[in-house]
Amino acid sequence: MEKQEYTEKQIRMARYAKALGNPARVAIIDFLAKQETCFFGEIHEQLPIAKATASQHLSELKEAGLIQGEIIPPKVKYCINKENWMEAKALFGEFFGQCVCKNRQCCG
Amino acid sequence: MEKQEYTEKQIRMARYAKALGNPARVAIIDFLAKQETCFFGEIHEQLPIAKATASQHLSELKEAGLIQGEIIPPKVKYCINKENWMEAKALFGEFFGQCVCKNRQCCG
DNA sequence: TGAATTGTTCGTATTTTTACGAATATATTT
DNA sequence: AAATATATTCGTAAAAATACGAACAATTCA
Repeated sequence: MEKQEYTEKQIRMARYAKALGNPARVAIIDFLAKQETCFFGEIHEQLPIAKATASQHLSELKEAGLIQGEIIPPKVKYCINKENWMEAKALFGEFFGQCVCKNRQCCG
Repeated sequence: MEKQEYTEKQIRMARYAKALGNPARVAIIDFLAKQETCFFGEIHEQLPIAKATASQHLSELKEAGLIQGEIIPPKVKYCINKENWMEAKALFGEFFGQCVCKNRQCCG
């Protein structure tokens, strides 16, 4: 029997989930989601990690599409990438909405 | 200035997110969430990976608390861990609900 | 008891992640 | 032009994740 490949949704879900799979990155998003200003320095101030590490986490969030950066010399302003954020929100919403546990004895 | 440690919520979010940060594990949950029966063999059948790897992914999901296993010799029956599933659902719901993008020009 | 079925664990190899300090790049200020 | 401020990139090291086949354990079937 041929094994199923993953669906595009599963791949995209996993990609977003992976990006959120570290407390520093969750903290970054928490911060960005709530603040008006979002320069690198302010973000870094919130985190118990080195500057270089913070920058690296920001890169990963950016690459995953959850945030975006704008250079305003000599600073960099970050914010949520609204479009992808909404996609992720929808994917996770659908994902967590699909469980049929309540109808099954195994999770009772 | 003292750096903030991560909150318990951020740590738990990251933990669940990390567990979902691989397409195989998303596929496993998709399958478990929708099926009545959930023996290892059936799960493995769905996945394009070796038996040992599937078992490994199941262990990670179990350790993260998202699923649970029951031994019914010689099979093992897996299912969603309802309690933690609901916690994760709530955490992600809150997480994705907090963005104030709509009020900000940077994400406009 | 011997063979078959079902999953896990072991051993291993490769890749990725995480983290830090040092060095660098860019623009502003003096 | 030199010094300052801001953030990224580089180099590196250590840990974790991913994947596989082989070996193993537990139970059932013949």
